[in-house]
Amino acid sequence: MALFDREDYIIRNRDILDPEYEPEDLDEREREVNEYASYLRPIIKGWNPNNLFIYGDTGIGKTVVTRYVIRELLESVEQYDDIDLNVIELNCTNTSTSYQVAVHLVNEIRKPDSEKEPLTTVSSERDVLSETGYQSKRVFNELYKDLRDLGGTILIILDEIDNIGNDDEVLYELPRARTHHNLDVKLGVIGISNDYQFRKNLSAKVKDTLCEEEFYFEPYESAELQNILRKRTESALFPDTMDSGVIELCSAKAANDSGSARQAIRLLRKSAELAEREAINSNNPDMLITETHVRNAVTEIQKEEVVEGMHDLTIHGKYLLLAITSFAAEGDTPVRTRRIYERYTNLVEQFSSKPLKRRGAHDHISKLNMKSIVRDVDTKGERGNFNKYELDVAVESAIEALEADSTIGELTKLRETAEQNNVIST
DNA sequence: CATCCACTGGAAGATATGGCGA
DNA sequence: TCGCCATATCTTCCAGTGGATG
Repeated sequence: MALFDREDYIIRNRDILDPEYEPEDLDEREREVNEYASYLRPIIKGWNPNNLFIYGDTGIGKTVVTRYVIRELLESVEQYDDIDLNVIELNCTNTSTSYQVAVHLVNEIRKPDSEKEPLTTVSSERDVLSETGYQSKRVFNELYKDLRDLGGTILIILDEIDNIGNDDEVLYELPRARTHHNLDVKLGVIGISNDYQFRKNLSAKVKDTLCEEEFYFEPYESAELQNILRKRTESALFPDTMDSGVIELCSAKAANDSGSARQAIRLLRKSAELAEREAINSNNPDMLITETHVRNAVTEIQKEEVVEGMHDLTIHGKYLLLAITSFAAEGDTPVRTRRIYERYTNLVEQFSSKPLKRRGAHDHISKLNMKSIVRDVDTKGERGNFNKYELDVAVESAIEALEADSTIGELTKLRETAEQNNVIST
Protein backbone atom coordinates (compact mmCIF):
# COMPACT_ATOMS: atom_id res chain seq x y z
CA MET A 1 0.00 0.00 0.00
CA ALA A 2 1.91 2.93 1.32
CA LEU A 3 4.93 2.24 -0.77
CA PHE A 4 6.60 5.53 -0.29
CA ASP A 5 6.06 6.65 3.24
CA ARG A 6 8.05 3.85 4.78
CA GLU A 7 11.39 5.22 3.82
CA ASP A 8 12.12 6.68 7.18
CA TYR A 9 12.49 4.03 9.76
CA ILE A 10 16.09 4.84 10.31
CA ILE A 11 17.52 7.46 8.01
CA ARG A 12 16.22 10.93 8.55
CA ASN A 13 18.57 12.95 6.42
CA ARG A 14 20.70 11.05 4.03
CA ASP A 15 22.62 14.08 2.81
CA ILE A 16 24.37 14.47 6.11
CA LEU A 17 25.99 11.11 5.58
CA ASP A 18 27.09 12.05 2.09
CA PRO A 19 30.85 12.03 1.61
CA GLU A 20 30.60 15.52 0.12
CA TYR A 21 28.75 16.97 3.06
CA GLU A 22 30.67 19.71 4.80
CA PRO A 23 29.78 20.13 8.46
CA GLU A 24 29.61 23.52 10.12
CA ASP A 25 32.11 22.86 12.83
CA LEU A 26 35.24 20.82 12.78
CA ASP A 27 35.71 19.87 16.40
CA GLU A 28 38.13 17.08 15.77
CA ARG A 29 40.46 19.12 13.60
CA GLU A 30 41.07 22.04 15.85
CA ARG A 31 44.82 21.82 15.77
CA GLU A 32 44.85 21.79 12.00
CA VAL A 33 42.39 24.65 11.70
CA ASN A 34 44.48 26.81 14.00
CA GLU A 35 47.74 25.93 12.38
CA TYR A 36 46.27 26.51 8.97
CA ALA A 37 44.96 29.88 10.00
CA SER A 38 48.32 30.92 11.35
CA TYR A 39 49.90 30.35 7.98
CA LEU A 40 47.29 32.47 6.27
CA ARG A 41 47.52 35.31 8.73
CA PRO A 42 49.92 37.37 6.62
CA ILE A 43 47.14 37.81 4.09
CA ILE A 44 44.98 39.71 6.49
CA LYS A 45 47.85 42.06 7.16
CA GLY A 46 48.18 42.71 3.47
CA TRP A 47 51.44 40.84 3.15
CA ASN A 48 52.39 38.34 0.55
CA PRO A 49 50.86 34.96 1.39
CA ASN A 50 53.01 32.02 2.34
CA ASN A 51 53.26 29.12 0.03
CA LEU A 52 51.98 26.13 1.86
CA PHE A 53 52.16 22.43 1.36
CA ILE A 54 49.72 20.18 3.13
CA TYR A 55 49.76 16.47 3.22
CA GLY A 56 47.93 13.60 4.81
CA ASP A 57 45.93 10.57 3.72
CA THR A 58 42.59 10.74 1.99
CA GLY A 59 39.45 11.40 3.97
CA ILE A 60 41.08 13.03 6.95
CA GLY A 61 39.73 16.47 6.33
CA LYS A 62 42.35 18.31 4.31
CA THR A 63 39.85 19.67 1.83
CA VAL A 64 37.14 20.32 4.38
CA VAL A 65 39.50 22.19 6.69
CA THR A 66 40.84 24.17 3.76
CA ARG A 67 37.36 25.23 2.70
CA TYR A 68 36.48 26.10 6.25
CA VAL A 69 39.54 28.20 6.86
CA ILE A 70 39.23 29.96 3.51
CA ARG A 71 35.61 30.75 4.23
CA GLU A 72 36.57 32.33 7.52
CA LEU A 73 39.42 34.17 5.86
CA LEU A 74 37.20 35.63 3.18
CA GLU A 75 34.78 36.81 5.82
CA SER A 76 37.49 38.49 7.83
CA VAL A 77 38.97 40.10 4.77
CA GLU A 78 35.72 41.87 4.05
CA GLN A 79 36.38 44.20 6.93
CA TYR A 80 39.37 45.65 5.19
CA ASP A 81 39.05 47.75 2.09
CA ASP A 82 42.68 47.52 1.21
CA ILE A 83 42.70 43.79 0.69
CA ASP A 84 41.32 42.28 -2.48
CA LEU A 85 41.51 38.55 -1.96
CA ASN A 86 40.85 36.11 -4.78
CA VAL A 87 40.86 32.41 -4.10
CA ILE A 88 41.20 29.96 -6.94
CA GLU A 89 40.58 26.38 -6.01
CA LEU A 90 41.43 23.60 -8.38
CA ASN A 91 41.06 19.91 -7.86
CA CYS A 92 43.77 18.25 -9.89
CA THR A 93 42.21 14.80 -9.90
CA ASN A 94 42.00 14.67 -13.66
CA THR A 95 45.03 16.69 -14.55
CA SER A 96 48.11 14.63 -15.21
CA THR A 97 50.45 17.38 -16.36
CA SER A 98 51.47 20.91 -15.48
CA TYR A 99 50.09 22.03 -18.78
CA GLN A 100 46.64 20.81 -17.87
CA VAL A 101 46.81 22.39 -14.46
CA ALA A 102 47.58 25.70 -16.16
CA VAL A 103 44.68 25.24 -18.57
CA HIS A 104 42.30 24.43 -15.77
CA LEU A 105 43.48 27.36 -13.72
CA VAL A 106 42.78 29.69 -16.61
CA ASN A 107 39.35 28.18 -17.05
CA GLU A 108 38.68 28.39 -13.36
CA ILE A 109 39.52 32.08 -13.36
CA ARG A 110 37.35 32.70 -16.38
CA LYS A 111 34.41 30.81 -15.01
CA PRO A 112 31.33 33.01 -14.87
CA ASP A 113 31.02 34.72 -11.52
CA SER A 114 27.54 33.55 -10.75
CA GLU A 115 28.46 30.58 -8.65
CA LYS A 116 25.01 29.20 -8.37
CA GLU A 117 24.42 29.09 -12.05
CA PRO A 118 23.88 25.59 -13.39
CA LEU A 119 26.14 24.30 -16.11
CA THR A 120 24.03 25.56 -18.93
CA THR A 121 25.41 28.81 -20.23
CA VAL A 122 27.36 27.52 -23.19
CA SER A 123 27.50 30.97 -24.66
CA SER A 124 29.77 32.28 -21.95
CA GLU A 125 32.35 29.59 -22.56
CA ARG A 126 33.94 31.28 -25.49
CA ASP A 127 37.12 31.95 -23.62
CA VAL A 128 37.52 28.52 -22.14
CA LEU A 129 40.71 26.79 -23.19
CA SER A 130 40.60 23.22 -24.39
CA GLU A 131 42.98 20.69 -22.95
CA THR A 132 45.32 20.37 -25.89
CA GLY A 133 46.30 22.28 -28.95
CA TYR A 134 48.08 25.29 -27.51
CA GLN A 135 51.73 25.72 -26.92
CA SER A 136 52.39 25.42 -23.24
CA LYS A 137 54.07 28.82 -23.25
CA ARG A 138 50.89 30.32 -24.61
CA VAL A 139 48.81 28.78 -21.85
CA PHE A 140 51.14 30.06 -19.17
CA ASN A 141 51.06 33.51 -20.69
CA GLU A 142 47.28 33.47 -20.63
CA LEU A 143 47.46 32.41 -17.04
CA TYR A 144 49.76 35.28 -16.07
CA LYS A 145 47.58 37.71 -17.91
CA ASP A 146 44.50 36.51 -16.07
CA LEU A 147 46.29 36.65 -12.75
CA ARG A 148 47.34 40.20 -13.50
CA ASP A 149 43.75 41.10 -14.35
CA LEU A 150 42.57 39.60 -11.11
CA GLY A 151 45.09 41.57 -9.13
CA GLY A 152 45.20 41.98 -5.38
CA THR A 153 46.03 38.98 -3.28
CA ILE A 154 45.60 35.67 -5.03
CA LEU A 155 45.53 32.34 -3.33
CA ILE A 156 45.77 29.32 -5.58
CA ILE A 157 44.72 26.05 -4.01
CA LEU A 158 45.78 22.93 -5.82
CA ASP A 159 43.98 19.99 -4.31
CA GLU A 160 45.25 16.48 -4.97
CA ILE A 161 48.26 17.97 -6.64
CA ASP A 162 50.09 14.65 -6.61
CA ASN A 163 48.24 13.75 -9.77
CA ILE A 164 50.64 15.72 -11.87
CA GLY A 165 53.32 13.16 -11.11
CA ASN A 166 56.84 14.20 -11.87
CA ASP A 167 55.94 17.09 -14.08
CA ASP A 168 56.12 19.85 -11.51
CA GLU A 169 56.76 22.77 -13.85
CA VAL A 170 53.61 24.57 -12.82
CA LEU A 171 54.68 24.39 -9.20
CA TYR A 172 57.93 25.98 -10.16
CA GLU A 173 56.34 28.68 -12.28
CA LEU A 174 53.52 29.83 -10.09
CA PRO A 175 55.44 30.93 -7.02
CA ARG A 176 57.84 32.80 -9.26
CA ALA A 177 55.28 34.39 -11.51
CA ARG A 178 55.41 37.54 -9.47
CA THR A 179 59.05 38.24 -9.97
CA HIS A 180 59.62 36.61 -13.34
CA HIS A 181 56.61 38.05 -15.05
CA ASN A 182 56.30 41.31 -13.26
CA LEU A 183 52.92 40.57 -11.84
CA ASP A 184 51.74 43.22 -9.49
CA VAL A 185 49.91 40.74 -7.32
CA LYS A 186 50.45 38.97 -4.05
CA LEU A 187 50.40 35.33 -4.91
CA GLY A 188 50.35 32.30 -2.69
CA VAL A 189 50.09 28.64 -3.62
CA ILE A 190 48.63 25.97 -1.39
CA GLY A 191 49.36 22.42 -2.50
CA ILE A 192 47.38 19.58 -1.01
CA SER A 193 48.52 16.02 -1.46
CA ASN A 194 47.67 12.53 -0.28
CA ASP A 195 51.00 11.22 -1.25
CA TYR A 196 54.04 11.72 0.96
CA GLN A 197 56.19 10.32 -1.78
CA PHE A 198 55.12 13.11 -4.08
CA ARG A 199 56.68 15.70 -1.86
CA LYS A 200 59.96 13.85 -1.74
CA ASN A 201 60.04 13.53 -5.50
CA LEU A 202 59.55 17.21 -6.17
CA SER A 203 62.53 18.82 -7.78
CA ALA A 204 64.73 20.75 -5.40
CA LYS A 205 63.84 24.10 -6.87
CA VAL A 206 60.14 23.49 -6.26
CA LYS A 207 60.65 22.15 -2.79
CA ASP A 208 62.48 25.30 -1.79
CA THR A 209 59.60 27.60 -2.52
CA LEU A 210 56.39 25.64 -2.45
CA CYS A 211 57.23 23.88 0.74
CA GLU A 212 58.36 26.94 2.60
CA GLU A 213 55.63 26.11 5.08
CA GLU A 214 54.12 22.69 5.40
CA PHE A 215 52.20 20.53 7.77
CA TYR A 216 50.64 17.13 8.15
CA PHE A 217 47.15 16.07 8.87
CA GLU A 218 47.22 13.14 11.21
CA PRO A 219 44.78 10.31 10.52
CA TYR A 220 41.80 10.29 12.83
CA GLU A 221 41.93 8.19 15.93
CA SER A 222 39.09 5.83 16.58
CA ALA A 223 37.77 8.05 19.38
CA GLU A 224 37.72 11.09 17.12
CA LEU A 225 35.87 9.16 14.47
CA GLN A 226 33.33 8.14 17.08
CA ASN A 227 32.68 11.75 17.94
CA ILE A 228 32.30 12.66 14.31
CA LEU A 229 29.91 9.83 13.69
CA ARG A 230 27.88 10.61 16.80
CA LYS A 231 27.48 14.17 15.74
CA ARG A 232 26.44 13.20 12.25
CA THR A 233 23.98 10.60 13.35
CA GLU A 234 22.22 13.01 15.65
CA SER A 235 20.74 14.76 12.68
CA ALA A 236 21.09 12.12 10.00
CA LEU A 237 19.34 9.26 11.77
CA PHE A 238 16.28 8.99 13.91
CA PRO A 239 16.99 8.58 17.61
CA ASP A 240 17.50 5.10 19.03
CA THR A 241 18.01 3.38 15.73
CA MET A 242 21.45 2.03 16.48
CA ASP A 243 22.40 -1.00 18.45
CA SER A 244 25.17 -0.34 20.92
CA GLY A 245 28.61 -0.76 19.48
CA VAL A 246 27.73 0.21 15.93
CA ILE A 247 29.51 3.54 16.01
CA GLU A 248 32.44 1.99 17.80
CA LEU A 249 32.71 -0.71 15.18
CA CYS A 250 32.49 1.67 12.23
CA SER A 251 35.13 3.87 13.82
CA ALA A 252 37.41 1.01 14.63
CA LYS A 253 37.20 -0.40 11.12
CA ALA A 254 38.00 2.95 9.57
CA ALA A 255 40.71 3.81 12.08
CA ASN A 256 42.46 0.52 11.57
CA ASP A 257 42.34 0.86 7.86
CA SER A 258 42.90 4.45 6.90
CA GLY A 259 41.96 6.79 9.71
CA SER A 260 39.59 8.29 7.20
CA ALA A 261 36.41 10.00 8.26
CA ARG A 262 35.10 9.59 4.76
CA GLN A 263 35.45 5.86 5.05
CA ALA A 264 33.86 5.75 8.48
CA ILE A 265 30.90 7.79 7.31
CA ARG A 266 30.46 5.78 4.18
CA LEU A 267 30.48 2.64 6.26
CA LEU A 268 27.91 3.98 8.65
CA ARG A 269 25.69 5.12 5.84
CA LYS A 270 25.86 1.79 4.08
CA SER A 271 25.05 0.04 7.35
CA ALA A 272 22.08 2.32 7.86
CA GLU A 273 20.87 1.64 4.35
CA LEU A 274 21.16 -2.09 4.79
CA ALA A 275 19.26 -1.89 8.05
CA GLU A 276 16.64 0.32 6.52
CA ARG A 277 16.15 -2.05 3.64
CA GLU A 278 15.76 -4.91 6.04
CA ALA A 279 13.31 -2.91 8.12
CA ILE A 280 11.21 -2.22 5.07
CA ASN A 281 11.32 -5.77 3.80
CA SER A 282 10.41 -7.27 7.10
CA ASN A 283 8.06 -4.43 7.88
CA ASN A 284 9.69 -4.00 11.23
CA PRO A 285 9.74 -0.42 12.42
CA ASP A 286 11.81 -1.36 15.43
CA MET A 287 14.75 -2.52 13.37
CA LEU A 288 18.10 -1.34 14.66
CA ILE A 289 21.38 -0.96 12.88
CA THR A 290 23.46 -3.80 14.23
CA GLU A 291 27.06 -4.87 14.06
CA THR A 292 26.00 -7.44 11.51
CA HIS A 293 24.84 -4.67 9.25
CA VAL A 294 28.21 -3.03 9.60
CA ARG A 295 30.04 -6.19 8.71
CA ASN A 296 27.85 -6.70 5.68
CA ALA A 297 28.37 -3.10 4.74
CA VAL A 298 32.12 -3.63 4.69
CA THR A 299 31.90 -6.34 2.06
CA GLU A 300 29.24 -4.49 0.14
CA ILE A 301 31.44 -1.42 -0.09
CA GLN A 302 34.41 -3.42 -1.23
CA LYS A 303 32.32 -4.89 -3.99
CA GLU A 304 31.12 -1.49 -5.10
CA GLU A 305 34.65 -0.20 -5.27
CA VAL A 306 35.79 -3.02 -7.47
CA VAL A 307 32.92 -2.73 -9.89
CA GLU A 308 33.63 0.96 -10.07
CA GLY A 309 37.28 0.26 -10.79
CA MET A 310 36.41 -2.14 -13.56
CA HIS A 311 34.21 0.38 -15.22
CA ASP A 312 36.92 2.45 -16.76
CA LEU A 313 39.18 -0.33 -17.91
CA THR A 314 40.28 -0.20 -21.50
CA ILE A 315 39.27 -2.96 -23.84
CA HIS A 316 42.59 -4.71 -23.29
CA GLY A 317 42.27 -4.38 -19.55
CA LYS A 318 38.94 -6.14 -19.85
CA TYR A 319 40.32 -8.92 -22.03
CA LEU A 320 43.09 -9.46 -19.52
CA LEU A 321 40.65 -9.45 -16.66
CA LEU A 322 38.59 -11.93 -18.60
CA ALA A 323 41.62 -14.14 -19.07
CA ILE A 324 42.44 -14.08 -15.38
CA THR A 325 38.81 -14.56 -14.46
CA SER A 326 38.55 -17.63 -16.63
CA PHE A 327 41.58 -19.11 -14.92
CA ALA A 328 39.94 -18.31 -11.62
CA ALA A 329 36.75 -20.00 -12.76
CA GLU A 330 38.77 -23.10 -13.47
CA GLY A 331 40.28 -22.95 -10.02
CA ASP A 332 43.63 -22.42 -11.66
CA THR A 333 44.87 -19.30 -9.92
CA PRO A 334 47.31 -17.84 -9.12
CA VAL A 335 48.60 -17.79 -12.67
CA ARG A 336 51.84 -16.39 -13.88
CA THR A 337 51.81 -13.58 -16.38
CA ARG A 338 53.08 -15.80 -19.14
CA ARG A 339 49.96 -17.95 -19.12
CA ILE A 340 47.69 -14.98 -18.66
CA TYR A 341 49.26 -13.42 -21.70
CA GLU A 342 48.83 -16.57 -23.76
CA ARG A 343 45.19 -16.84 -22.93
CA TYR A 344 44.65 -13.17 -23.44
CA THR A 345 46.19 -13.43 -26.90
CA ASN A 346 43.93 -16.34 -27.78
CA LEU A 347 40.87 -14.51 -26.59
CA VAL A 348 41.64 -11.38 -28.51
CA GLU A 349 42.53 -13.22 -31.70
CA GLN A 350 39.42 -15.31 -31.42
CA PHE A 351 37.50 -12.15 -31.96
CA SER A 352 39.70 -11.01 -34.77
CA SER A 353 41.24 -8.21 -32.84
CA LYS A 354 44.93 -7.52 -32.51
CA PRO A 355 46.42 -8.37 -29.13
CA LEU A 356 48.90 -6.10 -27.47
CA LYS A 357 52.53 -6.99 -27.25
CA ARG A 358 53.76 -8.56 -24.09
CA ARG A 359 54.99 -5.35 -22.53
CA GLY A 360 51.79 -3.45 -23.08
CA ALA A 361 49.69 -6.28 -21.72
CA HIS A 362 51.80 -6.35 -18.58
CA ASP A 363 51.09 -2.71 -17.98
CA HIS A 364 47.40 -3.49 -18.02
CA ILE A 365 47.85 -6.30 -15.56
CA SER A 366 49.70 -3.90 -13.29
CA LYS A 367 46.81 -1.52 -13.53
CA LEU A 368 44.40 -4.26 -12.52
CA ASN A 369 46.70 -4.93 -9.64
CA MET A 370 46.77 -1.30 -8.57
CA LYS A 371 43.02 -1.15 -8.64
CA SER A 372 42.87 -4.17 -6.36
CA ILE A 373 40.86 -6.13 -8.88
CA VAL A 374 43.70 -8.56 -9.10
CA ARG A 375 46.50 -9.17 -6.64
CA ASP A 376 49.98 -10.48 -7.09
CA VAL A 377 51.03 -13.43 -5.07
CA ASP A 378 54.29 -13.97 -3.29
CA THR A 379 56.46 -16.17 -5.48
CA LYS A 380 59.45 -16.40 -3.18
CA GLY A 381 60.98 -19.81 -3.23
CA GLU A 382 59.94 -20.42 -6.79
CA ARG A 383 62.30 -20.34 -9.66
CA GLY A 384 63.20 -16.99 -11.12
CA ASN A 385 61.84 -13.54 -10.96
CA PHE A 386 58.22 -13.36 -12.02
CA ASN A 387 54.76 -12.47 -10.84
CA LYS A 388 51.71 -14.54 -10.23
CA TYR A 389 48.26 -13.09 -10.08
CA GLU A 390 44.88 -14.08 -8.78
CA LEU A 391 41.59 -12.28 -8.51
CA ASP A 392 41.38 -9.95 -5.55
CA VAL A 393 37.59 -10.10 -5.76
CA ALA A 394 35.02 -12.83 -5.76
CA VAL A 395 34.84 -14.62 -9.11
CA GLU A 396 31.16 -13.75 -9.29
CA SER A 397 31.91 -10.05 -8.88
CA ALA A 398 34.41 -10.14 -11.69
CA ILE A 399 32.04 -11.98 -13.99
CA GLU A 400 29.22 -9.67 -13.03
CA ALA A 401 31.31 -6.64 -13.82
CA LEU A 402 32.42 -8.08 -17.14
CA GLU A 403 28.82 -8.83 -17.98
CA ALA A 404 27.73 -5.37 -17.00
CA ASP A 405 30.11 -4.10 -19.60
CA SER A 406 28.27 -5.70 -22.47
CA THR A 407 28.10 -2.35 -24.23
CA ILE A 408 31.12 -3.50 -26.16
CA GLY A 409 30.05 -6.02 -28.72
CA GLU A 410 33.16 -8.09 -28.90
CA LEU A 411 33.31 -8.33 -25.18
CA THR A 412 29.78 -9.64 -25.11
CA LYS A 413 30.74 -12.65 -27.17
CA LEU A 414 33.83 -13.17 -25.08
CA ARG A 415 31.78 -13.11 -21.98
CA GLU A 416 29.75 -16.00 -23.28
CA THR A 417 32.85 -18.11 -23.73
CA ALA A 418 33.96 -17.19 -20.27
CA GLU A 419 30.64 -18.25 -18.91
CA GLN A 420 30.96 -21.58 -20.61
CA ASN A 421 34.29 -21.95 -18.95
CA ASN A 422 32.72 -21.21 -15.62
CA VAL A 423 30.00 -23.72 -16.14
CA ILE A 424 32.42 -26.40 -17.17
CA SER A 425 34.69 -25.89 -14.21
CA THR A 426 32.16 -25.36 -11.43
C1' DC B 1 80.74 -18.61 -7.56
C1' DA B 2 79.71 -17.64 -12.47
C1' DT B 3 76.30 -18.19 -15.57
C1' DC B 4 71.86 -18.84 -17.35
C1' DC B 5 66.81 -18.62 -17.66
C1' DA B 6 62.57 -16.37 -17.68
C1' DC B 7 60.70 -12.60 -16.46
C1' DT B 8 60.29 -7.46 -14.83
C1' DG B 9 59.82 -2.79 -15.62
C1' DG B 10 62.24 1.71 -17.17
C1' DA B 11 63.10 4.65 -21.19
C1' DA B 12 62.50 6.32 -25.59
C1' DG B 13 60.39 6.31 -29.91
C1' DA B 14 56.10 5.47 -32.88
C1' DT B 15 51.27 6.11 -33.77
C1' DA B 16 46.79 7.88 -33.34
C1' DT B 17 43.62 11.38 -31.72
C1' DG B 18 41.87 15.86 -31.02
C1' DG B 19 42.55 20.73 -31.02
C1' DC B 20 44.65 25.37 -32.40
C1' DG B 21 45.75 29.17 -35.74
C1' DA B 22 46.51 30.70 -40.38
C1' DT C 1 43.15 22.57 -45.40
C1' DC C 2 47.98 22.32 -43.39
C1' DG C 3 51.51 22.48 -39.95
C1' DC C 4 51.85 22.50 -34.99
C1' DC C 5 50.90 21.11 -30.28
C1' DA C 6 49.84 17.92 -26.20
C1' DT C 7 48.72 13.39 -24.84
C1' DA C 8 47.48 8.48 -24.31
C1' DT C 9 48.66 4.18 -25.64
C1' DC C 10 51.77 0.91 -27.73
C1' DT C 11 56.04 -1.04 -29.30
C1' DT C 12 60.90 -1.74 -29.14
C1' DC C 13 64.93 -2.21 -26.75
C1' DC C 14 67.32 -3.56 -22.87
C1' DA C 15 69.45 -3.44 -18.29
C1' DG C 16 68.30 -5.57 -14.23
C1' DT C 17 66.65 -9.48 -10.89
C1' DG C 18 66.03 -13.85 -8.23
C1' DG C 19 66.68 -18.24 -8.03
C1' DA C 20 68.57 -22.60 -10.27
C1' DT C 21 72.29 -25.01 -12.07
C1' DG C 22 76.78 -26.74 -12.85
